[in-house]
Amino acid sequence: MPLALLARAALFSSSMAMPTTRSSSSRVPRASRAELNPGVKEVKREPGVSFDLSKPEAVASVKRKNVKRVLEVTEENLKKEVDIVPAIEDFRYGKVSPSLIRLEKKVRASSVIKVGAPENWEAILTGIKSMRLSGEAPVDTKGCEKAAAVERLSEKGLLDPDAIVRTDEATLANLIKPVGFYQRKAKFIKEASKICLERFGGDIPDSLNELLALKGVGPKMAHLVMSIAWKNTQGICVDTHVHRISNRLGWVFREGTKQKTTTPEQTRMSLEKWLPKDEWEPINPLLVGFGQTICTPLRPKCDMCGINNICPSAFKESSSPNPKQKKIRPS
DNA sequence: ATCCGGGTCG
DNA sequence: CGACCCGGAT
Repeated sequence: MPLALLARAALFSSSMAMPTTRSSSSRVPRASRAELNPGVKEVKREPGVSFDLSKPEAVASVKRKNVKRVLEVTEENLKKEVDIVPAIEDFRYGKVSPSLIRLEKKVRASSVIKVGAPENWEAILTGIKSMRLSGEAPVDTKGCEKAAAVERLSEKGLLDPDAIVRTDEATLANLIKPVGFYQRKAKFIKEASKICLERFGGDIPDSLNELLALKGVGPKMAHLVMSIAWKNTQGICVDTHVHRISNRLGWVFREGTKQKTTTPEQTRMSLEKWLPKDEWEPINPLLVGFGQTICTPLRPKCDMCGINNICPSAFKESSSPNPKQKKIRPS
């Protein structure tokens, strides 16, 4: 099964399409955070505290009331019950449907936070989750199985390594034309399929390093695939949205400085230092959708943003950039 | 009409 | 850091 995912992954590594999981089967048993991150100091918080809803940071806490119930959430309901915000787990791939969202309030273990985390990060996440509930971001509806290129491959039975290696590159390339860089990707997919057949029994490798060894698979896709295909999150999948938004929020810094990060890998490492591991996987679809709709690369819609009161970058770049005077270079 | 962005490789 | 491609924004 995960092979199809790899093909898709390779295909879409630089497009907006994102893989979605079909089954939400069992989860990998998780170790305690202390075990996972030895050396990271932890602080206990008192549960069951109530807060003023008018304050953004309170919203997160109210959400944590340990009420267990199942409800249907519509946009209308949302307005009535500010209280209904899904746990971040519910933003895992495929779990958020566009108009109607089923969610289960869970008893969460978010009473433990790491030292070094930005003060308001939980409130920020909660605010973003609220904005994401409409499910109108492309990432919610244009999952990879709906993408034209994948459908075309699928019709030809080409989501399969044996079939792929027997197909010539030009044919492959033509089929995946809808995606960018299709010629390179056709080549990569063929090469990867061959390796998968020879060394991994026709499946994709299940380790980060083996994935990274495949041409065309970089950190972003490798971490995504480990999370989604193997349900074994090894790191945060940092794409351009996670990178940009993390910096706008002041969540990440270059090692030993308080400067913004300049590469996705810096962002990943910086984020992983404080973001609880439970959130590593869902943070990607959450921020991607947010980045596609509100916190856009240029002219972010800060006036539409529910956390513009606590975002350090709010309205900082909303106005059209001062048309810097064109430098006329003396010839 | 042009330009820019995006993940990865070389 | 350019090349790969094309969609989308300007």
